[in-house]
Amino acid sequence: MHASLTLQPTRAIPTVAPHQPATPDALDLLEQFGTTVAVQRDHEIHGQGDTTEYCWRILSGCVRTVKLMEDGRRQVAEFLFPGDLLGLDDLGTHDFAAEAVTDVTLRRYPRRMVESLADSHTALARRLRAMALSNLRNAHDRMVMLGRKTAVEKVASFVLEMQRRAATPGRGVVDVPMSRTDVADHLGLTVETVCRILAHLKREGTVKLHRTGVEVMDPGALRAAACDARH
Amino acid sequence: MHASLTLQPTRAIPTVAPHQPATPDALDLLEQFGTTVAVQRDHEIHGQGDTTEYCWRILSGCVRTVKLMEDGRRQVAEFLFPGDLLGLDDLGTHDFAAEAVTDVTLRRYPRRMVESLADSHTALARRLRAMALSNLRNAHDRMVMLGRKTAVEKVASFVLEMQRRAATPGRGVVDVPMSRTDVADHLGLTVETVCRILAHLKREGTVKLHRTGVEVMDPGALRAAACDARH
DNA sequence: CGCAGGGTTGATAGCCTTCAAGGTCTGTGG
DNA sequence: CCACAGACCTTGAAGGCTATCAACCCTGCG
Repeated sequence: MHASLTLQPTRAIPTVAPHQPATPDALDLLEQFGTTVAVQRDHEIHGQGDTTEYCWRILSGCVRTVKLMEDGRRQVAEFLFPGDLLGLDDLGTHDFAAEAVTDVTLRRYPRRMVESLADSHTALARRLRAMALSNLRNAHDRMVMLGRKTAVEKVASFVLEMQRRAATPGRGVVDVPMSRTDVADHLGLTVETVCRILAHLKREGTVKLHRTGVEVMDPGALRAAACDARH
Repeated sequence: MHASLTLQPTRAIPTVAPHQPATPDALDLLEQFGTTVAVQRDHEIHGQGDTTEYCWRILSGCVRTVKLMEDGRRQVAEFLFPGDLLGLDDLGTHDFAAEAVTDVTLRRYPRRMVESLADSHTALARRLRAMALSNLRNAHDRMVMLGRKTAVEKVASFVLEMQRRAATPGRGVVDVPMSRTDVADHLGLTVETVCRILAHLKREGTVKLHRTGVEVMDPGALRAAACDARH
C-alpha cells in the first residue's frame, strides 16, 4: 500500500538540530550521532514489526503512527509534529508503522547509541523516561476519547488538539495537514462522519473550512462541543 | 462515590516481597524503602489529580485505573494484577485514579526514592523505562480495540486478555474479579451490551459463565470472535 | 480536457444505547 | 435460620447515532 522508504542521509551536522532553539536539553547529547533524513509524503518511516534500529526526532512536517488489523481496519494512534520523538518503542520491534503525512525531515539516531548514552547520562535517562510517561498520559486521554466521547466531541477535541499542537494560539487558521481518512482512523469514525460533523460545525458558525486547515471562529463553542455535546 | 483510602502500614519487611520469587530484578533495589499496605475493595489507592508521592507494586488482588469526565462518563484505562507497577506517572500529579477492584495488598515506595535510585542505578533506570514503554505498547493495542473493534470483538478480546493476565493457560475458568460495569467502562460499552454479548457467547457454547469468572469452552471460537467478528 | 483521488452530501440500515423490568446473590438483622 | 434490602446482573423493546452504500463535486494534474 505504501511506497518504499526514501532516505537521503546527509553529512554530519553541527551538534544542534536546525529549527530547534539552542536550549540546553539532555536530548542534545544525541546530536553528534544523528543523521538528517527526508521522507516524502505517504512514505513509510518504519513498518509495523520492523526491528527498532533507529529512533527519530521530527524537524519539520507531520508523521502518523498506524496500526493495521488483518482485515484492513486501521487505527492512527497519534500524529507527531516538530520536536516530537518517534520510535522509542520497547526494544525489539516497532508495534506500529510510522508514515509521513507531509514531506518530512527527521533527525535519525541509532537506537543502540541512545540506550548506551542513557546509561551513562542520568539526565538523558530521566528525559527519556519522562517522555515515555508523557506519551502514556496522552494515550490515556485518547482512550477516554475513543471509548466515551461522541462523534461531535471527538471531532471538536481533535480540532482543539491540532490547535494546541500546531502552536497556533487562540483564534486563527489551524493547520490540518492530514486527510479526512487519517482523522477518521484516529478518532474511530468513518470519513463520512468526520465530514458531516465538520460541515455541522461550519453551519453553526463554530469553524470555517479551508483547503489546508480549519479556522476556529468560536473557540468557546468548540470547547463546549468537545467536552459536553450531550444536552 | 468512593470511600476514603484505607492504609495499614506494617513494619519493614525483608528485602524481597512476598509472593515474588527471588529472581534478581532491578526493582528489588526498591525493596528496602518499601512499605506493605492493604486497601479494601472499592477503596481508592490514589485519586485523579493527587500528587505523585508514591508508587506501588501489586502483591495480591486486582486494581483498576479510572478516568472520569465531568458528566460522570467513566473510562477504565487498565486492570492491574500482582507484579504490575502502579503510579509511575509523570512527576507532578496522577492523571487518573487507582481503585481496588478486590481487597488488595500493595508494596508502596516513595516516588522520590525511586527517582533517586534510578539516577544511581542504570539497571533500574532501564527497567523503569522498559516498563513505561511496555505500558505504552499496551495502550496502543487498547486504542485499536476502542477505536476499531465491534462489541463482540471487544468482549472476546477482554476475556482472552484476562486469561493471559490471570495466568490461567489454555482452557479453564478465567477469574474475572471486576464488575460488568468495570468491564463496560474498560471496553467503551454499556453494561447491558457486555451482558448480552456474554450471553451470546454462552449460547454459542464458546464460554460458560460462573459467579466469579468465565470458563473458556472453545478457545478457537473465542480467538476468532476477538479478531474477526465480521462475516 | 479528461482523469483520478479525496471530499461532501444524501438515503438507508444496523449496531449499540437507552429505558424499563425482573432476576439473582450476598450480607445483615431479627 | 430466615427474611429482607440493596447491589449487581440479565433480558426485552424501542430509538438514536453512526456506518454503509451510493452519487456527485471539486481540485490538481497529465
